[in-house]
Amino acid sequence: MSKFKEKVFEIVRRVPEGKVVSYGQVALMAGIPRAAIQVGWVLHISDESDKLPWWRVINNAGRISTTCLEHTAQNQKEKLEKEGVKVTKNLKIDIEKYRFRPNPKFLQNLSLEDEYIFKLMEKYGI
DNA sequence: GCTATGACAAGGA
DNA sequence: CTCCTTGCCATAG
Repeated sequence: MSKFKEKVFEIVRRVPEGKVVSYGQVALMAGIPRAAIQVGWVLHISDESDKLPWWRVINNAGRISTTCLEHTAQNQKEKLEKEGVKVTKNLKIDIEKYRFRPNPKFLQNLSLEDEYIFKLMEKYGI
């Protein structure tokens, strides 16, 4: 398994209940700032959907964007609402309200370079 | 190593 | 706000 996948798993696995992250945010925390679409790919091919809270990952526009037949958008909506995250009928979410902002220690465990930590602070106010 | 493929992002219309 | 286009980059073939 590639480093990239491992990082994505590590990060998504630690997103707490009732919180969400964007694909781009996960990509940045994985050390590859513009690989947001690959994050979606990792979640898509993952067969560990029971261990991985994939439904807490949405796009930066605050929208559910899965097209996966086994993990539908409606399915994701239900899981999120069960955790207290409000999702409109148009599958939109107030992402800034629920966004997961990891503490410095979390980022240290990922051995993330300062450059990326700075970008996270700049973009998401971590 | 090259091309096609996306559960994306950002900016323009 | 909603589409559309362009840029991105890890994988699959």
